[in-house]
Amino acid sequence: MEERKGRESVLKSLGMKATPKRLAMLAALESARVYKSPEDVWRTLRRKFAGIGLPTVYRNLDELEKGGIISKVMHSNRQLYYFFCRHKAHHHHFVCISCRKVQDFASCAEKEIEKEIKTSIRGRVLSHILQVNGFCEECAR
Amino acid sequence: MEERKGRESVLKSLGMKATPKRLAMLAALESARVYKSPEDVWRTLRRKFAGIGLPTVYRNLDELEKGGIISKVMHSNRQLYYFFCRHKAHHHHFVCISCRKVQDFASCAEKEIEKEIKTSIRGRVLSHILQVNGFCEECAR
DNA sequence: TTATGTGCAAAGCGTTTGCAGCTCC
DNA sequence: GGAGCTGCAAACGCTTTGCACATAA
Repeated sequence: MEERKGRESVLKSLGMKATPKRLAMLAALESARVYKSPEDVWRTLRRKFAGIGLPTVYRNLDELEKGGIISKVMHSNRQLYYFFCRHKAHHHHFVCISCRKVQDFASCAEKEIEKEIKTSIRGRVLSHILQVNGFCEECAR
Repeated sequence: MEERKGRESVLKSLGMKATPKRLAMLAALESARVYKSPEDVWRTLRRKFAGIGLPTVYRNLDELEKGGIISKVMHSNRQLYYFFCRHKAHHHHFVCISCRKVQDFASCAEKEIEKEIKTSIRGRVLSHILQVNGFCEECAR
């Protein structure tokens, strides 16, 4: 299957062995349309791997995140949520505070921000984080 | 002292008693130019109130946040950080990754971002977080 | 006087770690 | 065969809660 091959090479490129659990984890994240907590992922995987442990899920999510395959956010309830990155290019997330669905958008006027930092603060910009929270189309009703 | 009166009325308006510890906490947050963790605040207050407990700091920060006097963010290290809301104008922080100094700046093109969210995602924006990281003028050398 | 605030100790609860046994390559 | 995974249980660390005593109003 094409997709499976792709996931295997993704894992290999990070120096991770392509175990069945990791492949299933990647598949679950790819098909998810919302941020998933480690426990969400664990419950999904348990349907296929009865004895899978939560620490394994945590460890693999962490490695995938460090490898740039998925991204994570820390919710204000102190829980982690992970999300599969579809875009390679620089982009940002619009997070629905009701259903937790995440949608990407590109522009954040980085040019202007960088110009202001350079002129008013005289600093050098290395990175920035932008997250917009609100209600998505469905939840806004 | 003018400022003290102001803080007292802020607390009263939230139905909170104006205890010395709370007044000192507000003063500490107002003068801070960086995000403060509960423990940061606790260490500051301990210089004046030797026996103050961490739970007291947590409780008061929480109430002030619920009252809209300060805001909080959850950092990816799973720690809370609070900062004083200068109600006047919306602004953002430029954080120097070397010396940790924080400087404010205003523009983040919120108008444009809101417009993009409205047209491409059809969502309603409630809040956003923008943090820019880099080197400040001195550390850039 | 009395509703509120505070300190202390203990509990909560996601998350992380140590380690023995198991698997992919 | 050997480096890397995984499950289990236990530890971690920030945060919250319960309760008796103290304090602002």
